[in-house]
Amino acid sequence: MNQLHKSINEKVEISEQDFNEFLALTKPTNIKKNDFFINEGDVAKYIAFVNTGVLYSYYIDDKGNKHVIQIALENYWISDLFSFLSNEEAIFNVQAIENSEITIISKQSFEKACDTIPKMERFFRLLIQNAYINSQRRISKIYGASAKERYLKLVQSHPQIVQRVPQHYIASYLGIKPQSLSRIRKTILE
Amino acid sequence: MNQLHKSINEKVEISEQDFNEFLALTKPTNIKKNDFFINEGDVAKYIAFVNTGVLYSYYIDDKGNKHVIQIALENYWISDLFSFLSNEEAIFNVQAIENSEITIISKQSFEKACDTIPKMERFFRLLIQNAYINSQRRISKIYGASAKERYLKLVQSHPQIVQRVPQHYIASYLGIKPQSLSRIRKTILE
DNA sequence: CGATTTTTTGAATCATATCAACGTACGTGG
DNA sequence: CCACGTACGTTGATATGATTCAAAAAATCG
Repeated sequence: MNQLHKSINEKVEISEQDFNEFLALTKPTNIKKNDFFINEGDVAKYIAFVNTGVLYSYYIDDKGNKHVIQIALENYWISDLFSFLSNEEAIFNVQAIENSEITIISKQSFEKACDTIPKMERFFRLLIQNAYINSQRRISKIYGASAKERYLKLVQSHPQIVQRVPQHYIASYLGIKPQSLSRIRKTILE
Repeated sequence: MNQLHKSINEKVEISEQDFNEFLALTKPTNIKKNDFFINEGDVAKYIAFVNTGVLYSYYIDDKGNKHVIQIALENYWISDLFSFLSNEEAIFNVQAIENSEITIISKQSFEKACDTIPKMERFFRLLIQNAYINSQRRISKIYGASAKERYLKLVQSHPQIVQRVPQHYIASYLGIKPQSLSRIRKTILE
């Protein structure tokens, strides 16, 4: 059972047959470090499942500042979901941090999967539900905690991210400046 | 067409018949100011659509601080979605800010609606999708902006909230202290 | 009306941002 | 494969925005 199969199976029990039917709708793809998976302004044609590597999404605000929204390690999905689902222009960029192997699904295939494989529709609904719930909980925790607490929580829950993702991306994800993260790390090491 | 019907119709075109079938699964309810719709620690048995009034959700962190998560005016849905969908204990409280008329749906009825009225399953999927997308965009905006900018954005997008919801709830929703919001408001009025 | 909650104000403090400079790591072309 | 240029991380000094503690003024509730 490959990563994707395993990952789907965690949420819904899916038969070999259903999975293979779904798999036929997907496309394995390689993406090189720093290459773009989605460009802000385009319509997001695909969502991606990360088999190996890391991708991240961010947006640029009116003042030209970059804000990291999501960091997707192995077994995570990433895209500009709003754009993908609505066919409107993406406001996020999605880019590879490492050379990565991803499995991508087009809008068309996504819809076909939802129509013809009930388990997959259920899977995607759950995926979005969970994403929403996590995001809601993330909001609630952002506010309560200091930058240091947020960083420590990230280290604890995703040690991989801290090891593999450049520090200034992590700073942006935490909502602080790289200089501040550097100082925070200093207080932790001591 | 009542509020709920109109609100559903904005996302999916629903026939009179389908809507009535759905309506039969719901229950109109009154909730008095300050009464709880959901108590932290219980399992959320219902989700609510606000016909008139205002409800809000919040959680209490480890340090005993209250954090407002959502403020639901007319035509919004509110609950502890995670708890409702998973049957685990709610971490949010949901409480009425004004005497409110709400339409509630039990887990059982929700599932029945999803099973028997395809349009309603689609509606709920879209509802959650939108909630997720908004929440993702909210995160991205939290970080970029100062407390003042966040407040101004709220005033602009939801002037009703500012008029009808006590200021210290709004402060909490914005992630700042009531004293700070008071000072921010002073700088705006001048 | 009095009691309680909410909002405002003041002064001191703290966390993070900003501006600037420097050392280090990294990858890219010769 | 090395050297160079660029990107990244660290550090210092200072500025700014928000918090904290405290208390008074204003609004709301029974």
